[in-house]
Amino acid sequence: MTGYSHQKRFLVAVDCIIFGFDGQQLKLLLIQRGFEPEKGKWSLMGGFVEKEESFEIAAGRVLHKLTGLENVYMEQLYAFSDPVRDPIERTASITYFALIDINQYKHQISKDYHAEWFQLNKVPKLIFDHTEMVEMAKEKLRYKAALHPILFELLPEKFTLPQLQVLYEGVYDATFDKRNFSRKVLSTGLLVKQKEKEKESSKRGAFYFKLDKRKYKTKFDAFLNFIPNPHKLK
Amino acid sequence: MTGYSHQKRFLVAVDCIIFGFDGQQLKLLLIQRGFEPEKGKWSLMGGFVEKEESFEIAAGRVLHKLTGLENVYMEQLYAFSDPVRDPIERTASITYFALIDINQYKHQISKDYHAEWFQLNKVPKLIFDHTEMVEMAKEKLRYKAALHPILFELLPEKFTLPQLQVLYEGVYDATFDKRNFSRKVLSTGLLVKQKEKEKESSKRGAFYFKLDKRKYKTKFDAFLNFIPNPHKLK
DNA sequence: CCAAAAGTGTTGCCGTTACACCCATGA
DNA sequence: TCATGGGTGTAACGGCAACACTTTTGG
Repeated sequence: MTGYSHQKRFLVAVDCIIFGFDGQQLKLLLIQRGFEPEKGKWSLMGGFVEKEESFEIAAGRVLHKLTGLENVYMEQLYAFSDPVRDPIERTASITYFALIDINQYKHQISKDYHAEWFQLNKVPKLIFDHTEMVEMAKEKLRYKAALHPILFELLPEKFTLPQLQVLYEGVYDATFDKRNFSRKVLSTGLLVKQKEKEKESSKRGAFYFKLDKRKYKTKFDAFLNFIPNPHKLK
Repeated sequence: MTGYSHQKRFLVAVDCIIFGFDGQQLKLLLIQRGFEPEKGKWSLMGGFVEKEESFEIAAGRVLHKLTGLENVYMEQLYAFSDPVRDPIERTASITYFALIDINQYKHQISKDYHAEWFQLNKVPKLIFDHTEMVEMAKEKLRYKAALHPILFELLPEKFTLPQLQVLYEGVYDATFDKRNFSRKVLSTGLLVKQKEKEKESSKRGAFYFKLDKRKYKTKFDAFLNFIPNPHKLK
């Protein structure tokens, strides 16, 4: 016996919801689909799962193909399985969301896919159920970032407190008091102050911080509490 | 064109991690697998996804077949995809965890599958990667129940505060102060005190409570905070 | 010297914890 | 009447939110 003979077999794809932060705004990387159906329409980057590949490996491969990056934070989001979500042939899609530092991203590679970064509130119409996937990913990002320090995955190695605050404010579409914010993040003990300052965005300059990688790993599951208060939402 | 011609197609199964509460303990429902390979070994209840079925529908069907229940709380857990997780043929497994009131469960149906309830700390060796699935489900249950009132899905319509406390203590393997516990749950406004008492388990009797279903739906995403303090862990 | 952003402390409030006694009842 | 489990109040503490002024420096 070489298989479970009478069962139906399916196509399985992975799709990546790729978030990036450019120092100002949280963005989403989309491509223009290169084959039919829906050729030329905006779409998440995806690909079929190959024969000897786990979904995780497939998602990493797809992400690498578009961005040139490896060792990126990725997390399985959800398995989408509506039998008619792809009109050509039934295809399940296992989605992954990825967080990348936009500055490390290689722009030239993505030209092949006609890729572009979009502001989160300016995402165009997407093919199939990709809009739903993006919405779910945004929600999960907010949920998870309220409890775990994952947003650091979006930042370069050195970053300033004002940059970090802009990022959190972007994710939650809220504004925070900078005194309370800095006290809260510093109280986690995850940040190490550097001697240099970032002098681009202000005259006085803001001190750089680095993540304490050892503590980051051990405290990743320690619950934080970055959920904005309802009355502070913009 | 009737498909994406050169891509590999896979078998896809769903497996259900079924939690139940009997008033005393949180338990897991397992079956003795009825076909090769690993026939007769302990396993999660599962089944192949059929041609026109979404994963959600398939998981519901599988759960119904074993328990006779419908409208059960179910949630997608994770897609497991190691290419060699099933030795006979590559099969991905989309897992769902379910929470049921053990008293509503129809014992006679499950006899066909040689099903049995196991205490969480006495789960036998399981086939394939099912042990890993169970571990992930336990962790997710703890995580989610710390933030959302999902544990009510394990209780009958009417329940007492002592019963509820036993449930939370079982899930977190911790003990709570009953005064603080009752204040906390009542402060959510989700519970409605009944006039009748439950008189089986004590002489004095304990008042029944019901869920306020309207508030349950609207406040489901309001974060609670049932995470036990580290120093209270047994 | 002035505009623009960085940086820093204190106070009040509220939610959480710790803790102990009385109540109702069946046997 | 006594043993068993149910039910309740208060005080201390700690964490969080609100809030405003000083510092630095490039132009």
